[in-house]
Amino acid sequence: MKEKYYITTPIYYPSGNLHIGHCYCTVAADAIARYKRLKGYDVMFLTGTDEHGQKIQDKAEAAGVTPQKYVDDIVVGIKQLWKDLDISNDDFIRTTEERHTKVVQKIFRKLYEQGDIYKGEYEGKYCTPCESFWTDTQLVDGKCPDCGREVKVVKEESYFFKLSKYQDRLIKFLEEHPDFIQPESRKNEMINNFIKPGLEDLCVSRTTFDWGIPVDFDPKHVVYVWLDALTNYITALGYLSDDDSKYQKYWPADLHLVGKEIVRFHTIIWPIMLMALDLPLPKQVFGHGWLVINGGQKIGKSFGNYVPPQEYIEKYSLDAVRYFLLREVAFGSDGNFTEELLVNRLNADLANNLGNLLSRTVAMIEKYFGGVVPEASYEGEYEKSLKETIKNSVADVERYMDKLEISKALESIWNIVSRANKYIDETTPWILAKDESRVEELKSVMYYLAETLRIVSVLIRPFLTRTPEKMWEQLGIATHTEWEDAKVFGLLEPETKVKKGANLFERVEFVPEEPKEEVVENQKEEITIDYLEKISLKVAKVLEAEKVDGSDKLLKLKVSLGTEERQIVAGLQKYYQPEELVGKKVVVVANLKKAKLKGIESQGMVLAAGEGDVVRALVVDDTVPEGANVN
RNA sequence: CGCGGGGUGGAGCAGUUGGCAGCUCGUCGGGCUCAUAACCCGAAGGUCGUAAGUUCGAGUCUUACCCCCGCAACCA
Repeated sequence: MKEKYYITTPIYYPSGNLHIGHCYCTVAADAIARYKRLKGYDVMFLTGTDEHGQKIQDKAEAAGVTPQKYVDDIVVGIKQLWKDLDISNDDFIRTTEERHTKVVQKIFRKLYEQGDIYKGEYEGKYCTPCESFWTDTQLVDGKCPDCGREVKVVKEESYFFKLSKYQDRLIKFLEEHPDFIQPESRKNEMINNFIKPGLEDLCVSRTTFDWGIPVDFDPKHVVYVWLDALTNYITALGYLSDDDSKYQKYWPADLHLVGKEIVRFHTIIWPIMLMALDLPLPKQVFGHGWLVINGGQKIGKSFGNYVPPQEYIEKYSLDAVRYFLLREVAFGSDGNFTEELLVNRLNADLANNLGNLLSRTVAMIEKYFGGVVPEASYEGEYEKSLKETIKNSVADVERYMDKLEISKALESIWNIVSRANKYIDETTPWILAKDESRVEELKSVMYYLAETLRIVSVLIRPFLTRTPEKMWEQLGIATHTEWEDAKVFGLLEPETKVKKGANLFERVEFVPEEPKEEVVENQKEEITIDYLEKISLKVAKVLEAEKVDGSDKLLKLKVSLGTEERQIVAGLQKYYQPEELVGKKVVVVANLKKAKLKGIESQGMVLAAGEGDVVRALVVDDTVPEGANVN
């Protein structure tokens, strides 16, 4: 009987298209699920969408469609995205499906009947025109953050869930299960920040909008978020349905993979709900970090940096994208996502190391042995060392995967790849090939390389979905390989016929996108005064000016800021004769990072205004002293 | 004093119980020619945010301070 493994992603909110950050989470879950399957587990991998709520209702209204139609369309896109990413989920739960809504109603009623849900009053700041509740911290100057109008204190009849009743049990559970919240740093945060100060009862129904699951015994209420969303993990298994065999088999979940911002709900509200229902609790909740841009900027449409994930796949291939997401960032902490980093990974790890290793190996076997993998009878120190590396690295991969350190698992696999590349240099097959008496050594080298590649092709299966088959094709491996095959050296049959094929990964040149000036001009984001104050603008007197050799645009200027002199290279040659500028007082950016233009250091930037052929430097009155600040 | 995360060679990051400061990329020099301008070897480059303390010894422990980022009932 196979051991079961139940893993989930969050159910995503389909108020818009998903971005690369969502892919990150789902690809990670997919890699873990694939790994467990290869290890022989009976895996249940669930993802889905959380489709109710005010925001969806608003968006649908704005689009002039029903909320159901609105989410239906987005969900089509999400499912396609998972397909494009080779996500191997076993089920996809939508909270608008009957199998979910019916059970949520049952659960709500059950909790109500047993007294864990009670009717009370929700008090909040309400903006009537916007039909929205706001918390005190969301208010701007005490007014509605959306429209700026006054808000009223409004009382709304609501149902509440008695979180407080289970507080002590929850603390006890967390203490007895130190591995429940991962990474561990989040555990203290939850306990100190949210549980210890006392849990407030949770508002679990709303009457201000109706896009939700109606409370069946009080239909003017709809079930509010978390009670609806979190239960997906059991409704998808058929809990309280006619057929709960999957529930019986897979629950409790082995791993809920979630973003760090919703760890709270999964480690406080969800366990308490399960306690109230008298159900077993999941074994682990792992809160992963976020992908950010340029050291902290979040990804999303509202941040103006949205790129449809498919664009990356089309541009760089699916396996490159999957590899990057899984390799670049330590799972659990935030990490940078930029195309440049992706290209670096693709070129260095995939093309240069792995792709090229296969390419040179197959080429040599073809050249020296007519494409037939020879038998290995010779084993010297390099062969022993290579085998040793493989053995240790495979053990590392398993160790890291068990700790969900996916990035390190991949690093360990590439450790083998690097070792094999080095092995070629150590054994210098091209020299062996010239010496008839060393043919046995050459045979072994070829076999060891091919066999190493076979093992690597197995190890990468959870992470890269397309590459293993491509490798097998070139290595002449027809049989399906399982995880355990990676642990045995020597499974590759001699006499196997290799065949050189297309490069596994093509190197790509990274071309930084040149922002189109006009577009940027008109769409610059709003900045605050603090940001503006970071820019030091000063008046500078031009002392000298000359053309830069080999450039038809640049002028080299020497300017005085009163207390110091600077050399600035400015792109003004087309618009000024050098002598025209001398003596003028211009405005410069004084704290701009130094740059080299045509090999000449530029310690600032001269401000100029213009359009088309007319460009003039910003010049101030002679009465303003050199070095004066421009505000 | 709301809570949390972080500040380590040019960039991005590791640094477990305090014991010679590492990895990847980039740069420079060399090697090799089987291979995808690839691969292999070597070098340069860090007073580990600042200040004080504990210690034979601190990136690691303590305290204070500075700076960046995130969260604060629905953005993975």
